[in-house]
Amino acid sequence: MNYFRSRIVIVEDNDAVREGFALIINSVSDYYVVNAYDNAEDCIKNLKKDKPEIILMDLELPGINGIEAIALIKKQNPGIELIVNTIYENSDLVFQALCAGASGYITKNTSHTELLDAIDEVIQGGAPMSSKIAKLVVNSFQKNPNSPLSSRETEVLELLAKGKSYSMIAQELFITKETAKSHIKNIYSKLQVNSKSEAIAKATKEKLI
Amino acid sequence: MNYFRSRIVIVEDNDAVREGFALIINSVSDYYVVNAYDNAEDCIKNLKKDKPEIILMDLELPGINGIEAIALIKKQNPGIELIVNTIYENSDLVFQALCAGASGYITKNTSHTELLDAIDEVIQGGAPMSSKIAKLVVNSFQKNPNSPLSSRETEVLELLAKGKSYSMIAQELFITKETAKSHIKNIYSKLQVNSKSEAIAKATKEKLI
DNA sequence: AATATATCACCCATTTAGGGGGAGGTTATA
DNA sequence: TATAACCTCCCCCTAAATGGGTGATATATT
Repeated sequence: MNYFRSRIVIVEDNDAVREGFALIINSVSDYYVVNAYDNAEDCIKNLKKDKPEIILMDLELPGINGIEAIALIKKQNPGIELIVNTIYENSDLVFQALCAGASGYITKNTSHTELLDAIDEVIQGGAPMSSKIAKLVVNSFQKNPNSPLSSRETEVLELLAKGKSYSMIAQELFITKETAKSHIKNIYSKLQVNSKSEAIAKATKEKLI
Repeated sequence: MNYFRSRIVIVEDNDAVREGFALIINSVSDYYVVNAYDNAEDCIKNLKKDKPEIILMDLELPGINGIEAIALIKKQNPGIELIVNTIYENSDLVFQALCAGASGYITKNTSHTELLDAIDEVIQGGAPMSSKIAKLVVNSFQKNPNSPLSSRETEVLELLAKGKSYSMIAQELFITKETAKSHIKNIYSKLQVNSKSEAIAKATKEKLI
């Protein structure tokens, strides 16, 4: 056994898929499958024994789901890199997985080569993603072009979100506190909220700022 | 001229690099370089004439910089896809570029093949990124594991960030308003802030929530 | 010329949040 | 067994934010 071969664990409930992955991965000399599970609980139980560097994780699983599993594994063992492999391209799932600690997210239509490339990329400190996933992720940085707020209101809201008070905003924008207040009232009315933090929460969620 | 070949514009101040890119891109029949500029102003001036589908954009430029140029171009012409090509792997620049509207971010050590792959990926609706950039982006979703806040405090702060008032937080956590207040006071002291929105701003910035 | 929108400004009243302090109980850990 | 976090609750007081109005000015747009 070669100590430098990366240890990989597979979690995937479909037997055929799981065995297929194992075959593909074991066909390459750089890494090998130490164990393959059909549920996350068993994987977590055996982490200390398996000592994987990388886990290839499905999301739709019997018992605890992949997202929770990722969070648990990352908490207990931050060094392990997790690559999500699933059929879902739903944006919420993607962000949940990444927030939970996944290092990569590939969808199941990827070829054998792409699967192996993803593993290589993770080993080299990268974050492999399928094309559509990468686009979702990148889009999440971009503002909503259909903001109901005027540019001045957006400006005020951005300062609010930075933690500034009414008077600080007034100072920075060279207006009176009452004017700032007036803008904020209009913002509240447009966003249908009635407090600073609600406004910030809604604006952040809808990417108005 | 083939109407189905994608129109590409290059903005790159280094003459050799710019001409090199043009040669590489023109060597492929799927797309061609309609124009190549050594500054962003000229590119913007000629957008209507050039009608590019894709712009390959450097960030360090004479005159207006690449980030501003991306924002301007995207505002005037949201359909254009911008790929950043730069030597900088600085995380602030990456996020600024993506927020401004870049669809991809590749660094200058990429091979000719990778450059062409990036263009293909953008045409197919993807978001090409160099390995290190993708990692930066993915990491930006993950929480700071060294939070100074207790789990209860984090819970309270998350509710604050959702726009809840003291009394709503108290209700949701089955504690009194005074207890919620007490937690919030501790949060403020730990984060060295003194208002809700400052706390949210700081916590968001440092990924405590 | 009329309408709408954004921007700016002020008043009053009430509610909420913030700063100061104290205090009892649990839990973990040294 | 200290002792240090953490979680819970309470008091008082001040400052800040919010909600309800009103109204002027400028700038597009129709």
